[in-house]
Amino acid sequence: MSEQSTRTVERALSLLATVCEKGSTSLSDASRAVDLAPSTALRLLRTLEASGFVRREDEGRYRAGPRLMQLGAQALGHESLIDVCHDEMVGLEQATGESVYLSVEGHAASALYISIVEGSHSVRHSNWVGRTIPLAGSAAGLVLRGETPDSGYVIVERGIERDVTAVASPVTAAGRIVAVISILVPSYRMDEQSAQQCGVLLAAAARRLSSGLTDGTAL
Amino acid sequence: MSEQSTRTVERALSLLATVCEKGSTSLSDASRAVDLAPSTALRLLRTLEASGFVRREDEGRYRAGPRLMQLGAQALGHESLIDVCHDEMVGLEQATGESVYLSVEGHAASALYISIVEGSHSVRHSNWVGRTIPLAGSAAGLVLRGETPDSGYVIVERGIERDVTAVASPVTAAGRIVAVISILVPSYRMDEQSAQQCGVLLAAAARRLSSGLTDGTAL
DNA sequence: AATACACTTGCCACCCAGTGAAAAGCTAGC
DNA sequence: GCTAGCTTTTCACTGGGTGGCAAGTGTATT
Repeated sequence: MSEQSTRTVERALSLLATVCEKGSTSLSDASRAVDLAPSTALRLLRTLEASGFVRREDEGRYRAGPRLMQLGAQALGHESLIDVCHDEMVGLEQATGESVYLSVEGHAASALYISIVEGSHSVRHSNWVGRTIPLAGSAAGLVLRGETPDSGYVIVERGIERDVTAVASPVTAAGRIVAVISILVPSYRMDEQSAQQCGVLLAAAARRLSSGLTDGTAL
Repeated sequence: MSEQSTRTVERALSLLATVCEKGSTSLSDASRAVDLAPSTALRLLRTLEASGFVRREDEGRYRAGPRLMQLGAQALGHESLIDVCHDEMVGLEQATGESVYLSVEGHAASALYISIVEGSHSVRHSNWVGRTIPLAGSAAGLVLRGETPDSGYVIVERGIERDVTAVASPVTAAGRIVAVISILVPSYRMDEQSAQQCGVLLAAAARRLSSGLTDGTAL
């Protein structure tokens, strides 16, 4: 093996990922997506199925399985971050009416959205939970890289999406950045001044959360 | 192979599961838990780490990784059940003050809690999201097995936990049971009459959800 | 009906990838 | 310094994973 990593497991995990990302896949789709012989893909998918990581529907298509949901839910729950941050996020939503996200550093230079409090505007940014975005060019990415200015928040207009403005602040525990809270707003609704206001609110909420996490009050 | 299933992948998945379940594990703990040579466990965990399914902390301990959270969140989200059911669950919580759960059938004859709206009582049943319970002897289990009486709800006193009473109703889509909503209450607070009331409320909510899912309104 | 195409599945010989014992580092405690 | 326990590397062995092939099934096209 070239980089001391088990090929078989890598393949199985790739299959798991594609099945999840496509929502529902046939064997041949999956095998083509990861460039494997159908017979091999079948064997691996069966193994995943036997462990409950994927589930097979009546028509033979594969979907994400209950075991994956269980472990995912546990993992998200363990990061009790979601619970800890929930109230502050609700507060921000109420103050701004916009969608408030919580994200953490993901795999391979990405940010992963793990929680949302949806905004109350009818036109709003909705449901990116589970998605990843590149660190480069995103407000969350700047914050995760520790490039937050002294103001305590980052504003990015038209970063990942052309019509969205993002404001983000770091949540720290014992000095380390552990998460990002951010507000995503349709750009047309956001001018310089309201962005600053959002930033101030965000930074304040983030500071409260950070001190709670650092001294253990929140846990 | 005895049952046409790849041993290597099975082992890797077992490792992944134990890491998640223990929250944080050392290499030797994990290798002992799944009965593998440390060197083998190390290699597999590195593969999992390279794919982001586990993450290694500074001190060398393993935790659930971002990729797992991502896929888990996607899987849970795909089952947009959580979104669809959320409002009704909030309504039930407001009517009763108790914790309301949403669960689906899990792996190996179990029910998996995937969502909660926490009750407002200070003594309440809190946060079983991510846990599984056996179908046998639980209200959710009875419902998932299709053993709901004509009343439309099941009441189980002291099923899984000695001091908890559970009331559960089935959520169906196109005639098939796809989920269970349930209310879990500390038994001392629940008498026969209030349990019946809960049941009626639950059954009504479940019926509304089911019809919405069946005719596509909810999606 | 007959043909063609695509997908799923079982089979099995080949051989390389996965394995685990052993040994070497690495820390922490006595 | 010595011991105990954990992590990590190395390496020879071999059995588990692989994928080509063909049979079986399903669904468009002529």
